[in-house]
Amino acid sequence: MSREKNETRQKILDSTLKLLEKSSVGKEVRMSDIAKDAGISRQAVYLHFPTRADLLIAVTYRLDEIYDAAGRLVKPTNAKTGILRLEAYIEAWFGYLPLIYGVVKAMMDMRDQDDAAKEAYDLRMQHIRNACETTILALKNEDQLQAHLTTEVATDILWTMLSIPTWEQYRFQCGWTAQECIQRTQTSAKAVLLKP
Amino acid sequence: MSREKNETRQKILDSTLKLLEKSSVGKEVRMSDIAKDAGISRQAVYLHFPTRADLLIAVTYRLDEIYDAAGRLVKPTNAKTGILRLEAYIEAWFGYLPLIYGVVKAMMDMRDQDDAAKEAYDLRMQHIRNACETTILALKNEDQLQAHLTTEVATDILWTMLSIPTWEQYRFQCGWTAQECIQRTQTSAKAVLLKP
DNA sequence: TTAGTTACTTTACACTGTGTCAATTGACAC
DNA sequence: GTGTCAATTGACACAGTGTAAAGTAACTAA
Repeated sequence: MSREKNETRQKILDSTLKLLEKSSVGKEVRMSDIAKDAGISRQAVYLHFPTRADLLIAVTYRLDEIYDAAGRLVKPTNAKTGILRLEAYIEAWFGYLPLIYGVVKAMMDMRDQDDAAKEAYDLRMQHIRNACETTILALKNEDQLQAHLTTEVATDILWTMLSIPTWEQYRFQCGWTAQECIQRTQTSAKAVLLKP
Repeated sequence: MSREKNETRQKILDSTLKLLEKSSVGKEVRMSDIAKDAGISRQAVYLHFPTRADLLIAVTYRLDEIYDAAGRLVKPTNAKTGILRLEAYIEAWFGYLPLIYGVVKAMMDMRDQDDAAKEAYDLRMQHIRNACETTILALKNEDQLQAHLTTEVATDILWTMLSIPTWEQYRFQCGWTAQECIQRTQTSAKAVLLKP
């Protein structure tokens, strides 16, 4: 019955999620670990997900469901001014990132070995870039953007300030709190992008 | 004779360097590839370097010899003012990085699996951080630093702007040239760090 | 001349983790 | 009962790292 099939599928996804959120390094979570946690055989996992990459990708969709990514990241669109929107978006994204970090990290590690994982990761990053671009355009329209910046370059800069490795460095190398990451990035972004 | 031993050792290092500089992904370079390129057996490589991590670490030292890392990165110290020093350091580091990128990338990939590689990488990044700190202190002494920034936070920000993932994103995701990475980072750094 | 050392070779194997395959079991459905 | 479907067990291929042992060729030193 397809009902039972979906139950096991969910169990696998939930176990994967749980294990990835716990471990700092994505590679620590092996297919056998996932199977063990879900209480099924390793081979049963392959019955539902042909490869590790497929499983990881499926987990990212599950994540978005759980945390309502769409809702969170669309909210900044309502902001009255470009500057408020910039601040809101940084807060929304850097507020969401810690929740999905374990899974995203596993995807990043997988990129070099698996094209499907790379594609899935790049697609997600492209979404972020699009949001950055929209924000920059809002600033441009209000004539708030630094004169020397094209919208493209400004988008690149904001996108990189909001990239996962940047956040990782602040968070784990510099020891900033999640709140500090948000506030300081808001300040820096305004200093770089806005007219004085 | 230790003379022959050193010759082979050099051959291994040079082959590794060559292969890492060619390939975009560090993992593509296997121990057997290195041995083949050096014209020796795979086991002979292990005679000189007990593990892959040891070999990679040794290669980074070889790199510094070849490109005189010390000389390059010390030059900015001569700059007359803090601002010139900031600019000079960004130029020196982002000018050097492309030369060593292949090897550094391989080390980064290795970090998650090997503690020795992680340590070696972290040490190198710490050197960069120290240079950032000295630069920030120079700005502070000249009262050029933004009032709201402590030296520590300012150092963190500059360090992250000069991190390898940041450069990677500009270079490969955004498609900036090496020159653009330097100039735009100089501009951004000044906007974030300096008083208006 | 012979014995020892050194650098390296060849062959074989252990180990880890992914992914495949085939035969089997247990449950429920018509 | 016969079919089907989820899952199980056990075996295996494959890649890459690292270990181990026996052998070779060349040079060194009594």
